[in-house]
Amino acid sequence: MLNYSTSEENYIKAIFHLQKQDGTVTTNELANELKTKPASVTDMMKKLKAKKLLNYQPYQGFRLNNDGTKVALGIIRRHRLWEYFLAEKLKFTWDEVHEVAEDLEHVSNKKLIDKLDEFLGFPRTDPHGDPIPDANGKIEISRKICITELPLHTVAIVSSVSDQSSEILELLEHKKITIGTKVEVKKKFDFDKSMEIRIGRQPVFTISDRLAQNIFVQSN
Amino acid sequence: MLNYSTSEENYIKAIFHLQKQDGTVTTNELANELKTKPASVTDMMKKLKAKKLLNYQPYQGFRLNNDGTKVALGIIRRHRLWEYFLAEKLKFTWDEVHEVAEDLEHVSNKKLIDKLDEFLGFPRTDPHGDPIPDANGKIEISRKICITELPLHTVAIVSSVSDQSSEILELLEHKKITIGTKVEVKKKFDFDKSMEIRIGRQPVFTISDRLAQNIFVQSN
DNA sequence: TATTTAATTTAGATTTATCTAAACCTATTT
DNA sequence: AAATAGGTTTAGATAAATCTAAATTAAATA
Repeated sequence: MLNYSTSEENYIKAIFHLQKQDGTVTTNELANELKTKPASVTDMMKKLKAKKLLNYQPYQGFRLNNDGTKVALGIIRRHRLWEYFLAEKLKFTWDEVHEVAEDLEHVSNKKLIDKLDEFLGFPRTDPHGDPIPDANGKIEISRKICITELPLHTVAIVSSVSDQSSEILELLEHKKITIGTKVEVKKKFDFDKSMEIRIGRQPVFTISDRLAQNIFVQSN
Repeated sequence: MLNYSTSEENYIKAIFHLQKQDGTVTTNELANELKTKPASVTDMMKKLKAKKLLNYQPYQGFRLNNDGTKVALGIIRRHRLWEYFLAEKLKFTWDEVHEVAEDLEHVSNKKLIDKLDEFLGFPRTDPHGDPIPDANGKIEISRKICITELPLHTVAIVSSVSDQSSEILELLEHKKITIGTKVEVKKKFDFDKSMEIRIGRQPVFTISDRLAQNIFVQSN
């Protein structure tokens, strides 16, 4: 497996996250995501195309090919394993792990990562509930849906939270909404889109639409 | 604390290791150590001087000042903590840790390193027996001497090994010479400078001068 | 279909870290 | 003191990653 620069890796990872399913990614989307300028994106797309990691025709957007996807999954594997390590072993809080993992993920020594994986007991998800690709790049396709889409009276498992600010963390901790706990929607109010939910064995309580938008569950 | 590029950090670390005690470091020494060219060294020295990390007058060699030394100790702290982590937790062998730590050491998040230190139980030396600076940059001055300098019949502790090749590792493992074990020199032969030593509770045996040159002990 | 707008690409410049080759110092030797 | 040999620095180039500003293209609108 070849090595890629930190910058190339950041582009590859961002494309992976943006392209989702069938769509292609545009120059502006990517520039926005990476806080850089469209011209810089075009330059890098030429480079990654030359390295045969993506499909790209000028003005037509781009999309990782098989090789590019493999590289992306390697980066994501490293990122999520480090996140797990930071939260589980070093006792970082949930909202702190992402930033540190952004740096650690670029240390790309296969043996290091595979041994880390083993040391951690081959965790299947990171602290935000996102699946960790295995050593071969296989990743579980998560059946995650937003809790706003969960039908009434259907039990599901809280699996991740999209926002990663410390503000949301504070609120989730206070309400004891943690990844892995069971949840059921008891009632939805059309007026403000708030909902009443039951988490674990707690009594039913209300959450705002704003919060609900950020909670994802595994319906199985 | 400011941040420095990977390249700057490598120069700072190399100067720290080369300058030892009173001496200054020369352009060629550093170029050789870093496998780069003298011209590149001069460029970087100007840069580090501008950043007030070292004393440097053209043609007169250079030496880290107080601030530069602090930066160097921070890098060495990170390096050695990661080495300890790799050996102790991920079960890397002795000769493998250095290379991986060379990459990890450049992730400079103070909280990460301090939490790693705590997780590891505040180890005082890395797997090669070299002391780990604490969070304030304090480092134990080790009374390490080469085993060739140890007087006869004086018990000391094997504290480090300078060569880090897998060849020496193989030999040391075979002879059961590990860091932390007691050692005593029983006899020295002038002819080939070989010596008879006792390690731990093993019977006395002979080691070559070549090997002895690489074994360091703490005489206390 | 021609025009306009917005997105995208190109051209040319900048910064960092590196290099080679030439110029320049320092110190030793004659 | 002059010559010379080595080490060191300068000058000028290159590659990677970025930027601004200008040119270009695609798509939407009139």
